[in-house]
Amino acid sequence: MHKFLICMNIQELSEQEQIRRKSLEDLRNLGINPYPAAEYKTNVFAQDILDNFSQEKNNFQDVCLAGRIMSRRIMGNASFAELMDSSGRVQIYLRRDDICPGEDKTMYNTVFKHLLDIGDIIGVKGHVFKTQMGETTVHVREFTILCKSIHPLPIVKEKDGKMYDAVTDHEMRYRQRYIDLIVNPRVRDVFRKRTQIVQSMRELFNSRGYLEVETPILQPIPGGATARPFITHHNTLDIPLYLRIANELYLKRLIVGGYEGVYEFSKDFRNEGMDRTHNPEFTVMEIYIAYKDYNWMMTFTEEIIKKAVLDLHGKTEITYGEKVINLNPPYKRISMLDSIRENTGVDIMGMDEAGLRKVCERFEIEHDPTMGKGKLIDSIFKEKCEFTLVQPTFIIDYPAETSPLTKMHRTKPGLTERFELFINCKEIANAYSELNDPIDQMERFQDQLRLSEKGDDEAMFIDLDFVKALEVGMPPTSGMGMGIDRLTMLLTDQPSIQDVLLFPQMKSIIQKAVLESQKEEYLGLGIPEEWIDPLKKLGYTTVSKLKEVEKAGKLANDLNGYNKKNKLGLTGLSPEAVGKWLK
RNA sequence: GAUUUAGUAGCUCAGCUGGUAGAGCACAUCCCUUUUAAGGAUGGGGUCCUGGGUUCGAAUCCCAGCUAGAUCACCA
Repeated sequence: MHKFLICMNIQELSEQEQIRRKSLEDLRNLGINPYPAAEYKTNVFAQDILDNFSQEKNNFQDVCLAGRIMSRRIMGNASFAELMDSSGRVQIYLRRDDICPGEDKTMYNTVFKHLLDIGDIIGVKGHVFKTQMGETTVHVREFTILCKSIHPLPIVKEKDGKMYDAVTDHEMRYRQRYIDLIVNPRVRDVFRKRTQIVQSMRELFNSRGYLEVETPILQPIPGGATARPFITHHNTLDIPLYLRIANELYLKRLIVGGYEGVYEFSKDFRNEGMDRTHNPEFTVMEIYIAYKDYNWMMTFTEEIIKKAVLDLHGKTEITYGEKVINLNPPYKRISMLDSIRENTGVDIMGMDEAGLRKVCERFEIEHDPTMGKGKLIDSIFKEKCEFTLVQPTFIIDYPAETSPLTKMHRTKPGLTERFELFINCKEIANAYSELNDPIDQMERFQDQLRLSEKGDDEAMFIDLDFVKALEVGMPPTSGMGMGIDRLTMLLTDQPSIQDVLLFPQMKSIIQKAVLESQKEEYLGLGIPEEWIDPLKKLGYTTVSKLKEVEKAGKLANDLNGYNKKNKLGLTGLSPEAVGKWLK
């Protein structure tokens, strides 16, 4: 464990932070613990009050709730504030003489009005009423400080759905997600929906009797996909291990083992570029079901998506940005070659590598000599077809070269029984009739090896134990993987994968350790104690840096300037006096 | 990795044809007994991202770096 020494010089805190720390002290001096230990029993949530309070019923007359103060409007002897809990915000109303029925008005005049701030967490007891303006409000008779916040929050105000001063800075939103979640309620909602999506899928799978499993994240061979992995090292075994790029080969081993349906929500890791749709760690749902083929899986995929969107929105039509997308099945099914023909007018059926290169040249699609047939076709498809696939579409029957784990097509030579589901021009799911012929599988792995020798650095690793599992015998199986992050983006209308990951990967900010000389070293040079801090502030954090100073006059000038600017009230320094320090 | 835009108060941003740092909200003090992005008065608060350069003088111009966003490349 590294140990960081953090010097919290009170002068480095902003004025607002200093004031809050002072309030903390004042609370303690009044005998109030700003961080109490005891359980605080609430009996209601804010949203519940807003939804269900009625003046006729006169309900909610003895409520207790807890939350964060999000705004305050303090008047003379009465105040309004907004309290936010996990469900939402409700207005609270405090009157001095309710809070303080006796002579001592400290709890209202001092504690509430002066020592509490926006961001503090309090619990309140009281009854619900409607103000003259018609807003449902909790009339507080007693409040308890549950947590003092000493870091000022951004103030976001809202009227008629319009946000004022909303926190939009991505860096703050992602690095300090806790602040984002506090001040942007819609962000909290996105992550609730993400969990609902996962829950919806899990319910469907469990109702079919499929088994949720966990497979290794640390793998000796990063198989099941083609991507550059993260590598790590196990000390005791003294072997390299990889963070999984996929879990496919493990789930298929479980089908060999006798389960008929297995699935996993799997965090996978790929050591590649980052952009709006890629994060180094991401979540994929993979499911494998015995005795099914990819046709069955297409229908099942439609069912999964339809259930998720209905559970989330209650309808199948969604909007993503400007686009309206209807997720009601059945989805269009078209073979990859037909899709290319529709969009280019060229039939590449049976075309050899040289012919495909000519097609690429004709449409000015980038290609290079390391690319085989499969990759060339893939490039043409990406360039000419993908952008047309806004409404959900199954692209089926992929070339064998880029599908080394897929069963050959039952009737179309050179192609495999594979589909990808595209929605909003993005790949959402990928599925096969799984290759279960061990001899064929071994040959496909060896083809991959040849591709990697040809210079394709994305070719697959060979997993011999997986081949052995196929030798034992895997029933005909269909498997499907679905990108949970991208599906969530789609169903919550978010533009970036970072907006559906609570803690997206960010470049860490390296804080340089600043070497500082001890106070005694400065004193030893004849420097008065009161000038040490200003010197450090001006960058002379070590006495050796002082030795490099050439002009004593300039340093004296800088110090006097600092003194004046910060109103330290120190007696000015002469260049001669400073010159003596430097000798 | 390439191109490009941005980084100024706690937050949102203005200032950028170089000449002493600004606004709104927030904060502090005061007035106000049901207010609504409350109002009024006064006040405090800044390493203008970092480091160089040009200049009498740089938030502003130039170069480099850091961080972030966008586009592209990479990533089936």
